[in-house]
Amino acid sequence: MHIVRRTLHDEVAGQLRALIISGELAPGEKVPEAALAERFGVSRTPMREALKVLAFENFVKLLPNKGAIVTRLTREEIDELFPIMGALEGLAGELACRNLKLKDLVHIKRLHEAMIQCYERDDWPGYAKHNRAIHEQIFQSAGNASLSQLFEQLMLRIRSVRFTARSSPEGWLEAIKDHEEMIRALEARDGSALARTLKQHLRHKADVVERALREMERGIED
Amino acid sequence: MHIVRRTLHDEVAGQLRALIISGELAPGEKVPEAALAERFGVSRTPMREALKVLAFENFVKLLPNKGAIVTRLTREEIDELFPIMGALEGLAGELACRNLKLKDLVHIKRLHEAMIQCYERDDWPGYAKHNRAIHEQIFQSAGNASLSQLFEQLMLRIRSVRFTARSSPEGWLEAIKDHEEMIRALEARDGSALARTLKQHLRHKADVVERALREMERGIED
DNA sequence: AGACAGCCTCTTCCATGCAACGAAGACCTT
DNA sequence: AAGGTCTTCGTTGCATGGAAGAGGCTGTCT
Repeated sequence: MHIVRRTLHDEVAGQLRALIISGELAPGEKVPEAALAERFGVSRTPMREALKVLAFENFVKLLPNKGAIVTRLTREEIDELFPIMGALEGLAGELACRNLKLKDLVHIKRLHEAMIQCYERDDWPGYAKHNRAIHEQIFQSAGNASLSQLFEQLMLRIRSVRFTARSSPEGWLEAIKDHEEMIRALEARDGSALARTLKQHLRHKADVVERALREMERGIED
Repeated sequence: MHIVRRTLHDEVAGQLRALIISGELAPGEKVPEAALAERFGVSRTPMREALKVLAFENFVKLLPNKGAIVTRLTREEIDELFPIMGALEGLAGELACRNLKLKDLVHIKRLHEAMIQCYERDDWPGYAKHNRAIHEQIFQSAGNASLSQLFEQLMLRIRSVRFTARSSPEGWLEAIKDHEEMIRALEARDGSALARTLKQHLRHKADVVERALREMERGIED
């Protein structure tokens, strides 16, 4: 992204998204356009345009004549989204196996090893970073830009809950095992095995998130 | 959808989408906001808001300070989209196999038979209608609203080319065979077989579309 | 006291106005 | 005559104003 954003609504959309993802704007909360416009130092027009976009991205819900509220992610929706992401990442895996360059494989293996080291050092942020890098590389190697974009879009939708969900120790170990299976499948260029593993990996992640969510719900209980 | 749309921008967005899908606004063409706003009898504001949404839906591209142009679907993009839709419909098939009610299976089989009859009568519109209904029913039975919505969204993006692409006789026959395999897999509740068949079906469709597109390009050649 | 109606205020929604960026044409220069 | 530059027009982008809907408040009636 070496192109600076010059349109205000686009910029505002990005800021708003960040606000929502960070949780500063809580789910269910109203999004007053005037107040936020003033906060960003822009008029209400680009703000409204940004809201339309965020509505399509499912970050906010637009109630006609009643303004926008931050969408509250239900457990049902999460349960729906994870299989979708599993299918998409599975596809990415299959494609990646077909196109994978040796260079990329080496790169992934290096990332994997770095990630393992983070795991052993109990360095969660580092782990998460490398984890993310590996998955990104798989999509990269898949060579399907639309697929990457779509996945990214869905990722954003659940990012808020993903942040809150820290793996349990067992869950973490499970994730590591998944990753080792992935590496094996990649080396063997076994697309369907990789797809299977990735789907399973996503299912595990879904379990983690769901458990975290359940606890949150128990805590808040609205 | 028994809720009438009351917001102008939403209405305008729908109209614009229709205009683009129908081809009245040709790919690559500029979308003058003032002229279209006048045509719809609204001011430029809701028009602009609609354009932002359509931009996110990939119907138009927004060039800052230069307005919007209708996105031209490249062959590369189509080649990217079909595998994605294949993966999603495959997932739908797997889920549907798990949840399928007998009633729904009967319904699908009835649709299938009606479709076959249309085929034998060489009734393409009828065939297409029933075809669509079957696929919709599969998504319905999958019971994953987000999945249906996402698929629908992608479907819209390629609808323009799908309209233009009429199957060749062989392609049509191939599609029929795919459908019969689908029915068998559904009856056997064999999720992975159904998924495989659906993916294959999508690949076949992709071939048809690609061939049509190739011919179009040869014809126009810009 | 509770409930309904009417009013008032706040917010959203759409229209219009003004500034700025882009593109095309005319003019000047070489 | 050709190329470049300046100007001008058209369009986009953002701000603001006016109208209408929504929710709350108060006052009155039952």
